[in-house]
Amino acid sequence: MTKAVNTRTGLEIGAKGPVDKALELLDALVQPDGPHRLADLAAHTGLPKPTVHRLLGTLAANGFATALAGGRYRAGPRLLGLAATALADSPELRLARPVLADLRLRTGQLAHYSVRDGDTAVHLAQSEPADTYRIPLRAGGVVPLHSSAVGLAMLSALPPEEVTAALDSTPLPAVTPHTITDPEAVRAALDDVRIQGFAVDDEYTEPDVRAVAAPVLGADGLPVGAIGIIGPTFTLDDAGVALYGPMVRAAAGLISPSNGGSSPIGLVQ
Amino acid sequence: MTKAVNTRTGLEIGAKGPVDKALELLDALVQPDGPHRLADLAAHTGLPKPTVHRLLGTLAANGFATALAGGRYRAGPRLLGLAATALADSPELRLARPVLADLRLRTGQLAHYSVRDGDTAVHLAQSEPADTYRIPLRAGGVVPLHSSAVGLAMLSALPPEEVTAALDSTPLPAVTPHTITDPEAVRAALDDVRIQGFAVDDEYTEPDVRAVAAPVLGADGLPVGAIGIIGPTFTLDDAGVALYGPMVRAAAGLISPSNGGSSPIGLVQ
DNA sequence: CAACCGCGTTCCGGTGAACGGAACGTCCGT
DNA sequence: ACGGACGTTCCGTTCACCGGAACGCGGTTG
Repeated sequence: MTKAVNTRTGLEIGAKGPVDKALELLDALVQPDGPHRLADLAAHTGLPKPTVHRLLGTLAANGFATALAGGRYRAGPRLLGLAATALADSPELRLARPVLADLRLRTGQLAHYSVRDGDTAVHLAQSEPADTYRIPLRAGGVVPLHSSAVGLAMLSALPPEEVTAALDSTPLPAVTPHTITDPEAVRAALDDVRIQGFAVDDEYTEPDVRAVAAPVLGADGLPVGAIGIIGPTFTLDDAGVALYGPMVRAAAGLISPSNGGSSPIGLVQ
Repeated sequence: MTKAVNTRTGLEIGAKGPVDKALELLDALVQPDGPHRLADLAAHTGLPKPTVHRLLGTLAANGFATALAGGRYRAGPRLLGLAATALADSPELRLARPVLADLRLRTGQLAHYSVRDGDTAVHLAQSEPADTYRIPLRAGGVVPLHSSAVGLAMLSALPPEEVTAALDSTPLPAVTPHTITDPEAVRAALDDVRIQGFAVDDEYTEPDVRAVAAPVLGADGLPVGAIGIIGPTFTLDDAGVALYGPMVRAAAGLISPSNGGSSPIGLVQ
């Protein structure tokens, strides 16, 4: 049933070379739900079983995968180390973390930072309030650009042709009854975002959950990501949105002119 | 001058297939010091320039690398998302984080968790005290097994043949004047570790810095990682080691019987 | 101003490694 | 005892990786 399609990203076909397949497999390896079995990985990536087996051998030889007893596989130590390095050294993330903590304290909401990956937004970091009213936000998780506050925030700072590409590629699936699915309605919403400086997700993604986000801009004026807050509608009501919106916008501004050429900040060693 | 050798892990030659090269390149991509230039990546991985160029194209097509203006490259959004997922969903890390925070509070020292990657230890997570007396510990960083507390802790729980393999593969480089370089001396130290239940790094890695660590054991009794604390000698003196050692050992015990087959804990969704 | 150097990039024909259908051994559940 | 699902091995085909050589460009030097 499954074709040569990435179940998570939904990319049509693309992958041809061995490297593409290996990357696809890496992606499948780190997905939630513990150690994976070879058959699951094969189904998830759409690759033939022997191919997956051979690739896992290569990954394991390099420490990117670990074979457990009983034919289970999990992410290897070198992959975890690489992951830790990537997240620790990313310049924006380094700047974003304290800002996220501050934003969380000032709003009492879950604050998070996301970047764009094609026509989806990927959550990279978050700062959760202690009394967390179970907001589902998984690190590494993805949401469509058109149905999330961070997505709309990034779209609002993208040139029109990129917006068109993002809105016309996917059929704008409706995640909840509130999700905007009409491209024109999205474009209208983007105008509001540009005027106010922040985007609002009013139960587009999850019932009874609202979000507010603002774009983080690079030196070239293009969005590199977005910072936002997420909370239940009874906490993040209209007054809350009006109050916290500017705070989110200001937080995004704090990390914005930060990625241009090289990082001027002295490294810790 | 650089041969086909990974500068970071020092693996002799290994890499042959395209997948191996791509993984090597991924590793180089996430190394510190901001966006990398093609020539640097080529020198770092020992791969020919055109090969690096082509591989970067493949990585970029999959969102694992991003090409910046001026021929610079950095880790792509999908790689960062993958990294966030891997670290968030790792069962041991999920267990380790609260334990690290508790250990830091009770000892006042930098607490960290590391896993073994061949004959090195990789730092994955840490919890820093507020008044951090600049301890250099980079997430994703690696240290030799024989000259670190976490390394000795893991070695102490490994079967003899694995210890032999680890100690005889590298020439046991001396990082500081205090580093133990004699394999027999290491083995003797391991006996102490097994008796006490924790390992001590007395300026083996860094002058004026001590560390204490204990192995985290899997269901099969083999070490999956180690938990430890690091601090300056004037804080982590002999009394400190005697006092905190058992705490570290207890902390390691808290996460130990946790990885066997499947994770019995219900996932958050 | 010209010569030079280092860089990123493109080209292209040989070749070796990836490929995956088919088949096998094993371990379950029935 | 049987059936099914899974991990694993085999092997001949083929295709995409490979990388030396060459190019265009920008910066620097003499």
